[in-house]
Amino acid sequence: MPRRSAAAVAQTRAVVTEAATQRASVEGLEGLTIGGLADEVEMRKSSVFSLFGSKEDLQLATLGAGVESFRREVWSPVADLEPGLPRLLALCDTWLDYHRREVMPGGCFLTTATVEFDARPGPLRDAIAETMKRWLAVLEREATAAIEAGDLQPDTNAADLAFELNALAAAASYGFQLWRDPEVLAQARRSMRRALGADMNPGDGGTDADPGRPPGARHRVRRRRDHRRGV
Amino acid sequence: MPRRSAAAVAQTRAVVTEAATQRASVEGLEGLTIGGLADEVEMRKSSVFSLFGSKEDLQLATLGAGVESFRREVWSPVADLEPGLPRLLALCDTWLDYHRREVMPGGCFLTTATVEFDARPGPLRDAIAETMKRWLAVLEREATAAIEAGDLQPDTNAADLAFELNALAAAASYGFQLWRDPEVLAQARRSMRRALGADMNPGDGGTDADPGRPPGARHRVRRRRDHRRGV
DNA sequence: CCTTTTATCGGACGCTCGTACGGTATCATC
DNA sequence: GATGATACCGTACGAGCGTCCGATAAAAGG
Repeated sequence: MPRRSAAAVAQTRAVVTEAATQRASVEGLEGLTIGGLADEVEMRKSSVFSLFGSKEDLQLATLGAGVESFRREVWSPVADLEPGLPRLLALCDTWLDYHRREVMPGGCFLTTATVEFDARPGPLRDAIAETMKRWLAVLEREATAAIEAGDLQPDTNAADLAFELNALAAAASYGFQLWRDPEVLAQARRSMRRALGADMNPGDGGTDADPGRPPGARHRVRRRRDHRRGV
Repeated sequence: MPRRSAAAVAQTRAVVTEAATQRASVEGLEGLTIGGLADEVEMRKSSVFSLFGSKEDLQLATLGAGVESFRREVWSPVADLEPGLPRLLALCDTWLDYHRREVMPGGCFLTTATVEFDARPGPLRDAIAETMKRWLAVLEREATAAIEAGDLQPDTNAADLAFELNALAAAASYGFQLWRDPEVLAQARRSMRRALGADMNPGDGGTDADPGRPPGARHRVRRRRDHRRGV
């Protein structure tokens, strides 16, 4: 009794993995249960299982869906902007907004997965490490563009900046979840702006949680020293 | 057949919770199993269970033991230093060293627990939130002392600085675990130094992973702008 | 020395988990 | 419209889980 047209297995899988990302953002990828997931999408346990063949494959597929969601919600809105500082600034806002809107009810899916599997060797950790590496490379590329455009101090370490932005976004996610206080997001936004040397940037429709930012403050490139080897 | 003197229940609990912190840093507090823990400390499942009465109480006790370990390994070594910037700088180093030495085989216990329970209401989350709040308050108090001593820019936002340091330390933990690359720790150290406006501070026995820091570089207080409300 | 307390053990329970396999109704195709 | 493929279901299994309880033996106390 299939309710959908034939060859719809990919679509069914998508339905399941989407529900799984929501669930895993709260309970973790290991906390996923095939039975619970089946209830949520109104299928039988055996059906969901046979869609993936094993729990690990379900987790891998869920990771993929989570990454896709992140790309859609965070990166896509800024993809068309000019590379470099403008896109980086906008990216920080869509990023924090992704947390504020609770697209994932348990906070950033990737952060949860990273901390959950960082010390457990296996295909899951490999996939997560690869994903995080790619994301940090995106941030670094963007930072490099900003440096070359003269929007950041020329001695800025792009990799360090990427590391910082990622650390701040992750902390915003679990801090916001832990205390359910939007001030955490405002805090993260200020810290990101500071890391980007643009902490007095005028309001541009970013996180609503940030109260009373002065509307007319000027943009100002701030100095930022690199880690110098042997200088 | 008790092997220890009477009233040794507290000590036995300590043995179990210590093993539990190690295990939980890898598998998470929810990933703890009473049977597995019993095997590790060479007891029977029913014995371990009766020590705590429920898995949740075991988790709470484990959290307490993890906090105690953190205090012992990270805070104690710097407790006698002068409050303010000197202690903050030393603290960052013991903190990162705590990760590098892998005192917890799965990385920072508190970070793991935070991300695991940030979206799951209950006694565990409450206890974790309280713990994190206290730790951030310690960092903020230290930052405030540094500001009042004139070692940081007077308009530094102490709470933001505490948030940043904590975010960087956490990212160092899971990044180091994920890639098993000490460069992550060096990256975190540079970022922490930068956040503290002391990114050219001379080497002081901190993380070994940081290569080639210039030995004679000068300390220099860096400018750092606060978030200004309506100025 | 006998009794009470205490710490641990052995065994069992009900439940949920991932996994497996055969059945069944629908769809695509000739 | 018979046939084969497809997507889902029903049921079952063995293992592992947290939890409970009665037994047991060492320690403590009189």
